[in-house]
Amino acid sequence: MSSRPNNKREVPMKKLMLCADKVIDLTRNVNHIRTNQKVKLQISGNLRDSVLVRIEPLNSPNSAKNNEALVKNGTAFFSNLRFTKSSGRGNKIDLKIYFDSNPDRILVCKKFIKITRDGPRDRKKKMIPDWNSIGSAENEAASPAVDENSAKWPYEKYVSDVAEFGYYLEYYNKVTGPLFNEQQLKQIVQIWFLTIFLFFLSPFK
DNA sequence: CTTGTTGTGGTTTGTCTC
DNA sequence: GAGACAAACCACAACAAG
Repeated sequence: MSSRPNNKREVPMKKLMLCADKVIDLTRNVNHIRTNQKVKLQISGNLRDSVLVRIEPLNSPNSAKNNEALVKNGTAFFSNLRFTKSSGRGNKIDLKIYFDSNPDRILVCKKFIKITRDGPRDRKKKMIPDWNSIGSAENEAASPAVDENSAKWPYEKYVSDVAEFGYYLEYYNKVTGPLFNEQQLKQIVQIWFLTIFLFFLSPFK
């Protein structure tokens, strides 16, 4: 068994925003965790202080721990949320959010996160060695080990940032009125798609 | 020392391609 | 249907914190 790094892998905080009766996930790039792994979750929006917020997976109730929080300064913060059941191969859980207010409110966040026993893992090394590369420093330099996650990261983060910008734009358009006219919005969308298309052609993807 | 968390190898299962 | 590959589960070792 190889030695293990000291730095623990902490899941980035999940952020949900309530917009009317919709739940907007601002952190869709955080989409896979291990069962019983600690997750921080922040739910913000038009919430009254001191309201109790309880969350649980829609399909497997009672499989969440530390799943209650009080609203403070308009935000409910779950600092040690854990899910004990996996969501199944390729599936994500739907999150039910229960507000203990008067009247009670229940909202659902679709496809909140994927939960497996292992969580996200690097691809396994092949058991059959590549004899051409053994003991060859030249080969190692020519084809350095690529961390799949870090290679994928810039694109996923970019898409996530664009999505986040879109959500905020929609929110502010509702709250403060349109920030852009139709022609300007069309131009923005065209630039998004052009940039993503160019990214696919670039050597960085 | 005990308990909880995290990383990893072995194995099984699902999906895709031919 | 067979084979390849990815994604998942299981078990266990290594580490950190109390």
